Amino acid sequence: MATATLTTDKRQAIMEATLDLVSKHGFEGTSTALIAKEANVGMGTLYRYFETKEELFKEMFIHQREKLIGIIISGIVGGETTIYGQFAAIVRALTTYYTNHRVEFEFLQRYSDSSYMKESYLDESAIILSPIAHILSSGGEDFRFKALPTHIIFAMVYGPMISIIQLLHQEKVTMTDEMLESITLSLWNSITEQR
Amino acid sequence: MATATLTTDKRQAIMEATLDLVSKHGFEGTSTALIAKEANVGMGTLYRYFETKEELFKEMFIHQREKLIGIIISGIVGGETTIYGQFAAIVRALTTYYTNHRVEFEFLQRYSDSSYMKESYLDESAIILSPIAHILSSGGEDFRFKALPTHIIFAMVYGPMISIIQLLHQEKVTMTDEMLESITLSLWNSITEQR
DNA sequence: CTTTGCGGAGTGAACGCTCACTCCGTCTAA
DNA sequence: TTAGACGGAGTGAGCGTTCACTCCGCAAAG
Repeated sequence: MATATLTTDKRQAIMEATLDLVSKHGFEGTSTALIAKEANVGMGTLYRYFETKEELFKEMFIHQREKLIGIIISGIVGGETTIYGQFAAIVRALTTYYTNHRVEFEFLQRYSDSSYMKESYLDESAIILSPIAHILSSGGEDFRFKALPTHIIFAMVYGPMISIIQLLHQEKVTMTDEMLESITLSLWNSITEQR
Repeated sequence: MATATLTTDKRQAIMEATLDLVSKHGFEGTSTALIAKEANVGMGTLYRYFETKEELFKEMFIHQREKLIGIIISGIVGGETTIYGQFAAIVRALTTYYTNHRVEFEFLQRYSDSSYMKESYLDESAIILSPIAHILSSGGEDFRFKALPTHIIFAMVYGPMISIIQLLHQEKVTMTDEMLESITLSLWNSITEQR
């Protein structure tokens, strides 16, 4: 029997339960007792792995944000050779991932808009922007990026994506390949101009 | 001495305190005791005007959303004669208003992503969409709207605006007239195509 | 004009409850 | 045997909400 990572198992069980419950009941409705119960773990164990409830949420947030950044980077270093190809790959990957991982998406959104989010240690956009900034600096082929601050360029892609993923979760719309292609092109056109 | 609206004063003081405190400390960090204190009102008075804390938040939300819809409608029925003119007026009005009314903006955002938000009685987009849908249905001049669901069209304008207003609040960027014009045109181009 | 009675807005200490967090006994593996 | 992982009842603080009471302006009575 594999006992090597028993310690990690409990920790992971707690994190999985947290993700699930926060998505369902929000931060307010999720008590530590409930998390412990859902994770089949005692209260004491929870506080063995996480100093406070807030710390647990913070670690979850950082973990989820790293996944997000990983997806963006995968899109960049994937097979695509053109900048637009990489851009489309990122849009597609994020849409697919967060459509199928609603709890992860909702956790990120909830945390970002909650009072837990301290501006000091979490310069969200700066961290996510670093791979993006790399793209923006690379010389284009037959286009150039609009003369707008990097933050704005990012917001003009990330903003609509968040809204659209929320629509998908609410089942207000269903996404087809053609729609996604059309949206991707629209977003691309909104941040670039033809040379 | 004007004593006509004394009753409303207390109610308004409570709502103003709520807006302020929720923006500062979030829903979780805002206790009814704190609200009452900030509004210079007894605990009992709060419960004379609002059935529960949740009800107070809900009324605040509905009130703020009505303001939002009012701004959109003002943009439509304002002096602008072209569809693009109306579109630009709405974008400008919303940006200006929420840049200068951070607490209102943050309250709306927080509430929308919180567990207070019941999908049942608050079909947010449906209500906000009604004035927008009117624009979309009107025949264009030298353009037509992209063949995408109304919800998506809306999300592609509203999404980036939210993100950009957040950037302005965080003082990551400062908005100039030229930037706003450029952004407005970009958003317009992302939802329309030339005929 | 003055006194008395009354309705209801306003109050805040008190209540019951839930919460995050602690502490110590138990169990397990070496 | 023993160290430390683990469980969960216990704890006190803080929460939303209540309710018995005060206070004030006005109207009717004298």
